[in-house]
Amino acid sequence: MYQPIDPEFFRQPVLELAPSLLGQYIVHETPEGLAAARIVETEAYHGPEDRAAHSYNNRRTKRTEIMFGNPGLVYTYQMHTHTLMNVVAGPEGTPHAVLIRGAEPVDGLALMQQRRGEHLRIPDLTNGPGKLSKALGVTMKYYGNRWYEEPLFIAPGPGLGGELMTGPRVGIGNTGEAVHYPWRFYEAGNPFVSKYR
DNA sequence: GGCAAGATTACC
DNA sequence: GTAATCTTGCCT
Repeated sequence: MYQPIDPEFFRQPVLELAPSLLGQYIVHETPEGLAAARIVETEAYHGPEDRAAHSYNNRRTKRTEIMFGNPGLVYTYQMHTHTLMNVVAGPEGTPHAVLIRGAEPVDGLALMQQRRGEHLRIPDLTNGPGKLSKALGVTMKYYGNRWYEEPLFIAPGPGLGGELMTGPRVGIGNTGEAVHYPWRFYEAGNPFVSKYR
């Protein structure tokens, strides 16, 4: 049904990988069933030179360690009570990553509703990074996994359904110059794109 | 709009 | 020890 994408896909600069991920599927297979969504919003984090990145100035900790590894690795981390998903970009050894912020459900909608809450409006199931992780059933146990291997993987999708938009990233208000970098990528007009607060 | 939840990490 | 963070949901 869904096939993991070629590992070579991830071997590209983070500012190219971030928009390339738009329109691809993110798929999670569990005993409860399969959930899949088409990615409509991402953000690039440019490791060493990006004050908003966890890996700014090559900061290497137990948490950021994974970003120094191969492109295509799964970088998950906890933000307060939520799990956020990142894709490690190339080249190997540079701590660059793409945050997946929003996606449109295409399979397993009932399962996502079960995980998120039955009476939410549909866009609220997955229009934010923490919401998306919960809807797909992604937890910290996937830290260090590969985005091109089951049961959690990226699959080739139909591409963008609207105009590609760029803009400043969300939630990084205190990072000086980096605040203005237009490294957020999303599909114009899509209701599954997250909102500023 | 305010604020708490509560993992990880930096800095005092 | 204290504060900040790539967020969300509930309260007023």
